Amino acid sequence: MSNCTHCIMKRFNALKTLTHDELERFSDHKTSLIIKKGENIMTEGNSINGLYCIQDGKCKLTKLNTNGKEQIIKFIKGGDILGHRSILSEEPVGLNATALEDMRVCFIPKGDILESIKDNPQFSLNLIKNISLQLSLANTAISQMAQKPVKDRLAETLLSLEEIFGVDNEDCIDVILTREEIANTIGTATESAIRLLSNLKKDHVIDLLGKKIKILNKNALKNISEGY
Amino acid sequence: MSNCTHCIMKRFNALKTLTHDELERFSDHKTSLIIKKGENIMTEGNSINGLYCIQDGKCKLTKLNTNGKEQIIKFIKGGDILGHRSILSEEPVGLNATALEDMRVCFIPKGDILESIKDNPQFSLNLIKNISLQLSLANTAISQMAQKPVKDRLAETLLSLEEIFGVDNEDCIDVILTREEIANTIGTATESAIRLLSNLKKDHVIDLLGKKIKILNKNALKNISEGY
DNA sequence: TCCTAATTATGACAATTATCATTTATTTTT
DNA sequence: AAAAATAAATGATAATTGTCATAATTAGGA
Repeated sequence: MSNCTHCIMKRFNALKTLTHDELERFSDHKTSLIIKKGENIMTEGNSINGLYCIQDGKCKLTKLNTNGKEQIIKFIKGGDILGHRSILSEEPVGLNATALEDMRVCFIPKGDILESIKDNPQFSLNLIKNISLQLSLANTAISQMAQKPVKDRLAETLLSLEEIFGVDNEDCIDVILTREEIANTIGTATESAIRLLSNLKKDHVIDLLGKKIKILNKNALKNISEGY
Repeated sequence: MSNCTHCIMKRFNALKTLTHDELERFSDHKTSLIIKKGENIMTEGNSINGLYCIQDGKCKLTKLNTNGKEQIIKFIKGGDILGHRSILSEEPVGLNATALEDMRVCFIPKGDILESIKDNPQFSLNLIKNISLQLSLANTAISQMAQKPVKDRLAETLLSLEEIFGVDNEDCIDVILTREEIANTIGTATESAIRLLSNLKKDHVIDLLGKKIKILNKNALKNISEGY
């Protein structure tokens, strides 16, 4: 089994401030998991007793609305962590984390995390900063959902997906989402999302290659996202 | 000047775990402010060097959208605190806090707060819990903004306003908001908000007495907010 | 590989929501 | 108290978005 002291996670996020000893402790207690596409890492309402480090793979964080529709709140990729909010706030998980592809994930028991929080103020601070940043982004999202038309939100989402996942060797945004998932991200009907994507393609702003999306004119998208 | 050891804030929020000594320290360094209706306690993008304790009065937390429209993210009342996210994350303030009526506010310098954070893990934990709860609520708000029609969001907002501010001696929701502010809360045009309020009145779900709103049928509102 | 199921796409139409214009009511200022 | 400014209300209309139906395409399993 791999050793946390050499883990790529160390380069990212809150974990970069952990000491060698702390990482050794993590190594001793951690479990490595394979999460298959479509499976949940965490489930809304469940309690959780540890931290998940995403080694590899992508997942979506979703919320089930009272009307039964899924809302995608955030995307997660390798190097990100999951579950720290729940550990810190001592509350059940608020979102579903569903794999968009097969994932490799490490689970570190709550006890070890809490010890590091106690011993290592910088680690603890970094976790808080992470949650604060998420709150800040969430507030922006509320504002955009409330006030921007669907077209603008789609443009915004495409830019943000490229930002998060980068592009593959064909310059396509490096994540596979169904049209329904795109619709559930921007908060619209699947048909509307499809139609607006088709329009963007017709205007040569993006190209559609099956499920793959290639941004052709980033400036145009930026303008659309700002309402022009 | 009043003494923090007897302050009503002690009964609320993160501050209830502060020791007598800590409160004495706060007392020595705090400043009391009067914020007039319409004035800002904090302004988006500014940095902040302390914590605001709301003694009395109400304010709105807003965000200015790229299109120039104001989005109301949250309402704040006596007993709430402001600025702790910014202190903890060491980032500028993310939202404007604008007084909806004259307010009494105490300002406690950052240094004292940081000392208490260092000395008092429970205080620190409570601040984190507060931010976590806000994140959780924000995620719910994203989902509702994205997926619920304006009518449902209005119903939801009315219920939540009564929840937050309670009712006055005439059973009206105890906060004065303009129609525009209501519209900016639910994310719609002012005229749409006015029309939907009129409809709710016509259906005897609410009553409108000038700017005051009285909920007549809470169950009906609840049903509407859930899409029935 | 074929078959089935799911996804994507598109048209037609209905419902929702925004915008503009105008009137009425309420607040604020003089 | 009157005048001016602001806010609320309402109608008419346009734009956006959702829903339903159906066809075309793609993906996944036997």
